[in-house]
Amino acid sequence: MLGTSETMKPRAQSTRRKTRIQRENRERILEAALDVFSSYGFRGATVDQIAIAAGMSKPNLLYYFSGKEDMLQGLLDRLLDIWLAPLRKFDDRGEPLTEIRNYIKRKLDMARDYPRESRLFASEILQGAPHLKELLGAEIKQLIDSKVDVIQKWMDQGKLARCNPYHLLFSIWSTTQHYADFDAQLKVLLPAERYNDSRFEDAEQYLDLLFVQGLKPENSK
Amino acid sequence: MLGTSETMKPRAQSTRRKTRIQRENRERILEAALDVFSSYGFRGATVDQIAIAAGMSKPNLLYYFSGKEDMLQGLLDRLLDIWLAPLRKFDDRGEPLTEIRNYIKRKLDMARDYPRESRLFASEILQGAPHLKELLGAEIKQLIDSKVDVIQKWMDQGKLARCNPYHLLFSIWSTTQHYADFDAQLKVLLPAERYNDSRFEDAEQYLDLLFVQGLKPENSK
DNA sequence: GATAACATTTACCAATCGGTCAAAAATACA
DNA sequence: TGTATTTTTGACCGATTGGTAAATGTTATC
Repeated sequence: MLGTSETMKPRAQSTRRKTRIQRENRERILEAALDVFSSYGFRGATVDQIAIAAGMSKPNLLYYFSGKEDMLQGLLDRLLDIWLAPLRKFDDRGEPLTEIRNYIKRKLDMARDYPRESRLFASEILQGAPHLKELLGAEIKQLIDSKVDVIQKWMDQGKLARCNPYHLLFSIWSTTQHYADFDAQLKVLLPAERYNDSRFEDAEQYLDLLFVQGLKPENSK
Repeated sequence: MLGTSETMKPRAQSTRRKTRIQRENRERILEAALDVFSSYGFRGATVDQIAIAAGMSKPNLLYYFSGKEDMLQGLLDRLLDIWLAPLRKFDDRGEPLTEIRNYIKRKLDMARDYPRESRLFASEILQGAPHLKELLGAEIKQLIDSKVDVIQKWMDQGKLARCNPYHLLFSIWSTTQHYADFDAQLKVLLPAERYNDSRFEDAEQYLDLLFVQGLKPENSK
């Protein structure tokens, strides 16, 4: 009973190397948490729900994560890189309109392949981004500002219509993420065959037209 | 104790005309509910929270509304008309690009003046629109389809670039509502003075450029 | 196969959830 | 004013919430 090592946190060890089971179960839990959080929002989700979705008991889940917040933070940290990847690829050496086109394509692919991630971000921001503000303000803000500079440079070189670069980025985010975040609406409003068979192709074709024609340099005032 | 009229629902009378106090308190409650629902989502909101926001006790609130769902449904019913007003004004007799421009302006005004309403809709749709599906499928779908026809007609007449009319509407919704729904993100990413002083003016100027230039008829393939 | 560390479960909290009830207080109306 | 109706309140309910304690079962390692 002499305090050799049992004074350490009984939770899944923070310093020591992680077990195979720990890696696997943390992964299963995060996957389940993504499902539940993106469906009901953080406050609407329950730990029991996530535990069931992960196929384990609640106390067992809480052996790996200290609580609801911990799971959300774990998710957001991991998701950030995936979610920012398309913007990171935004290259100032390319042809402006081609780069924008490619960026839209990549964002649409993200909306199609990672809709839950998109919805989780959306629901967090919708509620004031309480768990995201730090990440947004630091890492993301710098990335954005650097890309804004690139876009500004293109406009100064006459390769792109003069416009507000921030709002240009916002419009690409909103139009593309819309296909993940508002999917329930699309499903109701779009003709069934258009929704099932070609909504992402149609979206890409339309957005290509809108942005490429809309941002052509000769169109600037 | 003879059953003369006390077998009626003790809730706020459904058939009988409404009292002044009833009108006022129902209004206060819906206002508070809008605040809370739009901040935390339906499942994340609590009746106590709404009661406190409305300045009354929970049992008192439940004297006017039968429960959480009842408040949400009351809100959604009332909000629908406000929210669809800009689209209703979309006029097929006008100049296409001017109509689109005006529509964008009206939608931006909505995002600025009714951000909570926008967020409530967004959070409902994000979670699969469980309470909205009926309304979406019926009333809204018809309105959308009629406006899609108008846009199609304009394109057939060569007054508008050929593109998918559904996705055209989606892109207007997403870009404009973005300024209400993702406000927390804008606040972090936009330079402070740009956010505080001119985000909606900047948005309007940018979106005018994007849509008007992007949808000019000569630009169609 | 002993043993120490890891993993899981059962039983259980206190707090909060949506909602009810009956009685009291305020109001409207004669 | 008296009285019927409407409005408000405090006390309370069972269910669910996030989370814990302690005992039990399972693994890896020697």
